[in-house]
Amino acid sequence: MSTAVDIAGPSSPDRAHSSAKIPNEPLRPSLKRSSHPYSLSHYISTPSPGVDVKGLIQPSPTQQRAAQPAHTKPRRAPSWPDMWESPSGLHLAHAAELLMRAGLLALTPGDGEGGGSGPEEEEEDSSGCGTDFQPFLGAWFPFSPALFPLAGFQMGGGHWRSAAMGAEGIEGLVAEGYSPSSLGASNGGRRKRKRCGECVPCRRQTNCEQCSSCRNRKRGHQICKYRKCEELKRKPGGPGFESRVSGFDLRGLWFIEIFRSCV
DNA sequence: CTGAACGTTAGT
DNA sequence: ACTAACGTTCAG
Repeated sequence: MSTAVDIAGPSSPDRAHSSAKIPNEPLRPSLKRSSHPYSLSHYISTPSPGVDVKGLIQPSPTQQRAAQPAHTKPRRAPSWPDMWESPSGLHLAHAAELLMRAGLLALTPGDGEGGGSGPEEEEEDSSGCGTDFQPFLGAWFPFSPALFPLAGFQMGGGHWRSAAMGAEGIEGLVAEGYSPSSLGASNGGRRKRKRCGECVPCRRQTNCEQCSSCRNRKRGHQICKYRKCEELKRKPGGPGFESRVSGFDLRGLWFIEIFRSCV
C-alpha cells in the first residue's frame, strides 16, 4: 500500500506551472524535519516482525487493575477540551487512555504534583515498561519525538507523560516554532492560523491554476482551492476545531489503529 | 449558504 | 517593499 497522498487534486492537472513564488513545501520546519523512512500506514499495515508489539503494549493484569477507573478522575485538561476531541471522532483522549491502560502513559494532573493519586501505582506501572517503550517509541513514530509536546505528551522521569496541554504543552509549541501570537493566544484570536502542513491539500505542491482562487488570485488573495488546508476550512472555535495541530486527527487515528491491531 | 472582494497579517 | 494567503464582510 502506498502512502502517497493524492496531491494531484480532483480536477487539477498537477502541472508544474504553479506560480514560481508559491512555496512548494509550505510545511513547518518541524514537520519537514521528520526523516523517518516509514509512514504511519506502514506500521499499521505491516507491523514489524522483529518487534513484539503486543508484548510491549498489552497491559498486564496488574496494570489493568491499576488503571481501573475506580475513582475515575477527569483526564481531560479543563482548559483545552477541544484539543482532545476531533470532529471525525478520532479521539486522542481515547488513544491516550489506551496508552494509559497499557501502562505506557502516565497522566500528569493539572496541578502537576508529580505522583498524582498513586505514586506507588506509577512506580509499578512504569517499571520496565516505560523505559522499554521509550526507544521503541522513537523508532515507531515517523514524526519526531519533538512533536510529542504538540500532542500533549512530554517526556518525564523516563517515560512519556501527558501534560494535558498545560504550560508544558505551550512550551512545546513554542519550541516547535509557534509563537503565542500565531496560536491565537493574543489579540482576541484574530491572529492568522497557519496551515497544518499535513492534510492532503497542504501536501499538495502545485496550484491547479484553474479554480476560482487561482484564477482570481490577484483580487481574491486566496490559496488554490485544492491546497486550502482542511484545518483552516474549519471555523475557529467551531466544533472540533483544533487550533494548533491538525495532526491530532491523524495521530489519534494512528494510536487507535495501532491499538486495535495490537491489543 | 457560498463565493468574491478586500483588509490585514506574516514571511522573505 | 513585496508577496502569499488568512480572516472578514458582503452580495447574490
